[in-house]
Amino acid sequence: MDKLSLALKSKKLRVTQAREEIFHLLSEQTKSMNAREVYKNLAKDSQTDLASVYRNLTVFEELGLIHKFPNGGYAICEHDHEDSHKHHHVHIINHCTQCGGSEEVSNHSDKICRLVRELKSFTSNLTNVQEIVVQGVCSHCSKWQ
Amino acid sequence: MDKLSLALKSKKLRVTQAREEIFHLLSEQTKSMNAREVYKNLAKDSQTDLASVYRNLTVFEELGLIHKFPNGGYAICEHDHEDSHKHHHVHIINHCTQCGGSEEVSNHSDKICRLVRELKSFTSNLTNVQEIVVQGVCSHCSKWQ
DNA sequence: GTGTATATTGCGACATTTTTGCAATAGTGT
DNA sequence: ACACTATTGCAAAAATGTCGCAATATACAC
Repeated sequence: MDKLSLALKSKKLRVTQAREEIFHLLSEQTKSMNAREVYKNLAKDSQTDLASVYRNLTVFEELGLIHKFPNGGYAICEHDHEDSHKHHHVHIINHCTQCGGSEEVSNHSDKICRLVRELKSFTSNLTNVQEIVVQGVCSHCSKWQ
Repeated sequence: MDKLSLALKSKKLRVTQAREEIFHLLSEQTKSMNAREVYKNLAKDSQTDLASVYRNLTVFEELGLIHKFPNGGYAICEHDHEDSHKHHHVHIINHCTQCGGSEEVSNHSDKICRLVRELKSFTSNLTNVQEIVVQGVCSHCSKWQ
């Protein structure tokens, strides 16, 4: 039995097609997605409604299966690898100084871990690093420079 | 002349009542506020419209007077963003997950330099790191944990 | 001060995003 | 296969954010 089904059944919630679609979609992402992005990326023939996407993202979050970021994005929680470092799913968001857009910097988890340790060394109370926002030039704009 | 007036005049923008109200309100906050919160906390007899709050928060952000957080909150930037020294002054801002307040992490420039190099190693186009926003627990809240 | 140019405003209308009520549907355990 | 009810799609409503425009307020020159 997969992680989703286990978590749902443990709370007497049902394993539905909408939930499997949404969770599976999130599972194959490297970036976080907000509700609308999830909805738009469902299979063309999916019957799942946007309202159900919102409701189920909330359910998944309450189950601890996904994390909601301050910018409204959601991503699968991958606590499996390292229990001691359960907050290493850090998102690095680059706000482009050229076009004003923002994109997520691909998460090289080993490097991210080192970065977070570095950050934490600056202050004792920085306990939960979730998101790092930097300003640079996005990949699209850099192609035209 | 105060910081707001200076910044506005340097860009040939006008010092208006709405701008002074909004900036003054933000100045006395320890927490970040979003546009709606700013609007609701203006003086009861203020004529300032919500649309003007949105517009002026954007203006302030473009002037580098305030910072916009990924969750839509705004807070005064405590330290100057002098154009000539941008690359030397990286600000690390900690957005508290407990109280919503924000504080600047003290800048240990040698550590910051290492951190920026680390960040840049993630992507070739992250050329201009100005500000790093993280989420943690602020120094005030951590005293009561 | 007075006058002029125009950036800014409040207002209403519109667009977008998120939530909710409800009857129909689809999982679940027996 | 049945009954129970959590869940869904849909539509409507709330909440949030944006825009156009005529009226106004600000800055500046004289």
